[in-house]
Amino acid sequence: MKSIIKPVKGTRDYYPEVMALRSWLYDAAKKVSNSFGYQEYEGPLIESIELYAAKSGEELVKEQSFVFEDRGGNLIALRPELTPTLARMVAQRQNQLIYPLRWWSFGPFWRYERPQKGRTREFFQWNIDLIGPDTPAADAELVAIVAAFFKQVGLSPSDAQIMVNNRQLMETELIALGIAPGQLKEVFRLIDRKAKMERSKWEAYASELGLESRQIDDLKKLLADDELWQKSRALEEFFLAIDALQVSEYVRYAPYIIRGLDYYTGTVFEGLAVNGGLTRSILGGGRYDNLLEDVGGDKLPAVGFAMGDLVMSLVLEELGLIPEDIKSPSASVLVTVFDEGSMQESLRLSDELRQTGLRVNCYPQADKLSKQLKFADRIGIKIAVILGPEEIKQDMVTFKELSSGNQISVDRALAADTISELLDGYIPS
RNA sequence: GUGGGCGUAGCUCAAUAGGCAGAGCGCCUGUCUGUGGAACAGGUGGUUGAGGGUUCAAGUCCCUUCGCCCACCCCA
Repeated sequence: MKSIIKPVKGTRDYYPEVMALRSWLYDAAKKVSNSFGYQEYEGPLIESIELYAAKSGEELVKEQSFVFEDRGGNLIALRPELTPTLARMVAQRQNQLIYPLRWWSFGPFWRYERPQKGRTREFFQWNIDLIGPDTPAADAELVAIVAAFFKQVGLSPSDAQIMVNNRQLMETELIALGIAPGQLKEVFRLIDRKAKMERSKWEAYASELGLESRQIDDLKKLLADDELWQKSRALEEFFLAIDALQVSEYVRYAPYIIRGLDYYTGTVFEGLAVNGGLTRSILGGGRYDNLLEDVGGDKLPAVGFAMGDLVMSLVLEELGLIPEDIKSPSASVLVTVFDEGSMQESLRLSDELRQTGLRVNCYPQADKLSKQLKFADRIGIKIAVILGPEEIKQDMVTFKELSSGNQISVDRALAADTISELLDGYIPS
């Protein structure tokens, strides 16, 4: 066996059929982003590690990011997420930008983790953020964008739901249970893990944090209270906005949604895909009003979310929602090369056909015609052009329609017009 | 970081109890000297991931190692 140098662990090779899927997701994200009037942007793929240390623990960044030292001894990270870059970019031009600022991006990220199903070390994410307003309507807009995306890719409300909560509401409620303000962060983490742990272990974890059994019972009741949102003015307004945006069927209140990230300050949400008994998290987002300050800017409210391409693709594939016809197109016309003497003539003709906007291949050598036609058939060429001694002598060209096998010969001067008509189906053979 | 599964032809896989490494698909050629798909015929295909051990004999058993997959952990 030949030993081919292996790809880097956790990367994917984007063969054309895989690339086509990624492009399709990109197109869907772009279409939805544009329809809400968001502008596309991009940041650098590498950042100084300090940018992330400002927000997440430095240890976390060092362990889960690809980090290297540049020649000046600075630690550089392959970006593990976009939000700090966004915060930096906005902070740099904070007084020049026009608010509300609506930006979106779709690009690669890296995390040094053990690859498994739905997770690689290199992946793509759609990020979209609304910066400036701190209103429930702004939160609702982002959630409506998620819903619009779900619709765009064919996910129905029974396939996917957006679960929403509000951290300020939860803080108020937790304090009412007698939990110390200094402990909120840990209890948020506890809530975040409830679904992932066995009940007994979770309860043990809770008492480790110092919660009394009465508090644990109260907390469980709280996390099961689907009407809790009515205690929050912000959530009430949020759901009115969701209603007006006509995406209610995709959106639900969920008291146990809290998100792992520390930087969320208000509304938080998570997109879940449901398929059979399996529930997968496909995106997450929320309000982060302090992040600009963290990177050295003035305080500026913001809300946004990120969606990874990998789990999204997985879900769409399982549900059979990926269209068959998304492969990137090959040429539609092949100009064959009859013999070495006619190569120039074939090249000239292929160039001429390209000038009309057609996707044209010219066979690169004078092979047997059967081989050239077989090639044309296999890569999905619609029309093969034959330019042999007979044609050249009479100043004609022959077109063969691969699907039917029919062929016609026309005057050389009419070649470009005829083939366009053939491809448009104007000349039924 | 922890646990489990799997590595045989380009691909999908087989190989009885340890006994000549195979099939299908693909690829190439021909039937077909200016015509693809179909059919038929022939051909190309391998250090069984790597290294070591046991044995008369190892794809098969044992040890080591590498790689991939799955789950846990983590999840910005």
